[in-house]
Amino acid sequence: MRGGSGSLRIDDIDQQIIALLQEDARYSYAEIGARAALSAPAVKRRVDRLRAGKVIKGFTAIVDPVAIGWTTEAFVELFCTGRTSPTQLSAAAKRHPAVVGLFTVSGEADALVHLRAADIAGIEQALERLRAEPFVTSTRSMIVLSRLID
Amino acid sequence: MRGGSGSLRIDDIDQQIIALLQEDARYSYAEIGARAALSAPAVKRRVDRLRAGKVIKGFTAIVDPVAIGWTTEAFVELFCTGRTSPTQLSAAAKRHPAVVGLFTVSGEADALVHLRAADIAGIEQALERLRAEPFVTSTRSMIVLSRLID
DNA sequence: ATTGAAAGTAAGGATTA
DNA sequence: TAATCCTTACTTTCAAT
Repeated sequence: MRGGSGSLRIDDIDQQIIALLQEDARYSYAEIGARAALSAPAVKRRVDRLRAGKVIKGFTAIVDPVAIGWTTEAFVELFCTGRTSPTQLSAAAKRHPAVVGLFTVSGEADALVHLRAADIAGIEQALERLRAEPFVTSTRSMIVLSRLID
Repeated sequence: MRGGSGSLRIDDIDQQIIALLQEDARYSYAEIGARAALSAPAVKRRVDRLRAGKVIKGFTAIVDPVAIGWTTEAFVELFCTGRTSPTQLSAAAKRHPAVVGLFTVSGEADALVHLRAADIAGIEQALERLRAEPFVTSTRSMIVLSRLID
């Protein structure tokens, strides 16, 4: 696991810092320190270490997709030809901007794709392109009617 | 649409600010302003407005789940009794900490649940609890073998 | 002319490094 | 501890009435 995130020792204080940053990534180091009983510089050192160790991959804004025009999503089960590698899958997925999630799975299907688009037409287009991939033998789609939790 | 995010007008500069904050939620207002051709206070005002309008729901750290001990996930298709309301579904889901995503869907299943746990045992336990819900008639599980994109 | 929305400037107090 | 950043109040600009 060289260079990976598994090589880092994470203690309770790290856990606490991570939890706070997940709650609000814009908390100041001083504020985090106040809750974790640490000085601001000490918090920064730990956060830097967690980022360097890829435990924290970054910080992002949680945006309402509907508000910026991405109103439609779907989950698509992918059935693939005999030997389709994960590498092959993710390379294909990265060519399609509508793909926001991709997982290989156990069960009937080989992979599960999470799609997001401006409208049904966008989902349809992405689906057509996915089905055109040489390794895809068939698909089964679930259009998301409402997002209850995410 | 009172109070909702749909009532807010979002122009190109807002889009740019949102994109930058999605890229790194800890960019300073000054840095965002430099790229969006705005002063720092002007950026702050727009961000405050976007947050108040729920377009930006918050800021969070992107954490490697494996690094903090959440190594296993699954997607579970839920088949429910005749009239199961979304409200009922999400109320039930909130009782189960392993549920990280929940969607009502079109297709064979009524809902799709995204589970995350420390190990297979945790997934199994969450699944048992879900199946014990009175409105659940049956389930179909996909264990995630590898997360390629998310 | 006047109002309202939105941007810039400047200053202090807090945070970062 | 020095430099940077956040925040607030005040001023300016511009468009619409």
